[in-house]
Amino acid sequence: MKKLRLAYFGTPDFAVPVLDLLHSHPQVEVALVVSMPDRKAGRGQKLQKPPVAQFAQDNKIPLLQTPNINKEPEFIKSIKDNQIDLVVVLAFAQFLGTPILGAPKLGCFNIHTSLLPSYRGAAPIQHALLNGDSNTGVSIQKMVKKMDAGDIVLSDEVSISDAETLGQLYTRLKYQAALSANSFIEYVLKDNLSFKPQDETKVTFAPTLKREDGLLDFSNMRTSDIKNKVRAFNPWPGTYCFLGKKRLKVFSLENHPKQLKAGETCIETNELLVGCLDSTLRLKEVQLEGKKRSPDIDLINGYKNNKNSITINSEGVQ
RNA sequence: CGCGGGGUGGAGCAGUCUGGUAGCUCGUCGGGCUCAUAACCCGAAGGUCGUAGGUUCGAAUCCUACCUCCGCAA
Repeated sequence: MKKLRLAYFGTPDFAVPVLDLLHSHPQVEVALVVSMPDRKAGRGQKLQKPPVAQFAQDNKIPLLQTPNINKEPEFIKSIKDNQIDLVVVLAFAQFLGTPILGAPKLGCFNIHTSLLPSYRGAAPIQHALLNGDSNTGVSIQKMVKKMDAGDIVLSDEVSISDAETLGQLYTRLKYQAALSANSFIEYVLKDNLSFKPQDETKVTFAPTLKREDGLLDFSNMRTSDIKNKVRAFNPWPGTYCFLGKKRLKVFSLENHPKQLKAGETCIETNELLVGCLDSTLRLKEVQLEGKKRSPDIDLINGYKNNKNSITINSEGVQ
């Protein structure tokens, strides 16, 4: 039986398990991998290769790294010439134009981490958590020019637990994506794909989150919103407020019965409490700029007799 | 060579500018008080002040190099 020839477009670690599965699938040949260019990253600005590109290199799969796939006409032509059956896209971070969408025989398919038509866009997992949803999923859609708007060929649901953080859900979906991709390949091999149009009346969007979006404004937010934000931003990009002028990252919270005004800070029995719009939260695990991540009691201990100077705010002022 | 902040008893910090053998909060251990306690009181143990070298009569403190942790930025 002839192998399915496909090209894989992806960039971060999230996209590696699916590539791994496809690469080791007996009836699939990953003929090409496309990824973003190496870029300077991390403290010290060292050049780093995207995980997907690294995988391709390690497994000797032909690799193209480009900042804009649409400006690679020769590559698009080679997809046709090399008789690529389909293109699979996951977390590629680039928009695909019409020429490339029509290049492979069966089309381009995108693995998206939400139950489409909900949360089209770059940050579906984060937004599901931000909204306190109890479930999400993995969808595979046949790509069209409009972002994440193609017909759905597969949709697997995943539940979200109450306290689950982005990091935990991200990891679960990373492997669910590989399972879903496996099902998808079975359908393709049996020529048994069904295409279900998206209900345009139910579309919602999940725009990219910026680092500044992680700001916790206790004076103007409800405890449930704060808690959802903290788990949606943990571990990246992280939520923060300020202790005086210094940035204070917040990793976990819990409700506290004490009554405080919105935005008011209080140290009580070695707990760091902050009032929100509707009730009070304890900042259970925090990290002060330049310091290690620690429980609130450790932060308080460091201020010894000067506990009154611990004032949380959202603007970086004294 | 992207910018910046740290490394001091088990934990978190002060002391560094203006060198003179180390202090605070918490924890641990012992004792006391209490019906009782995560509360309170008394006492104790525990530190080559990240590493190496230099300056000095004398370095946690000044100088140099290195290791290491972290915030910003991408």
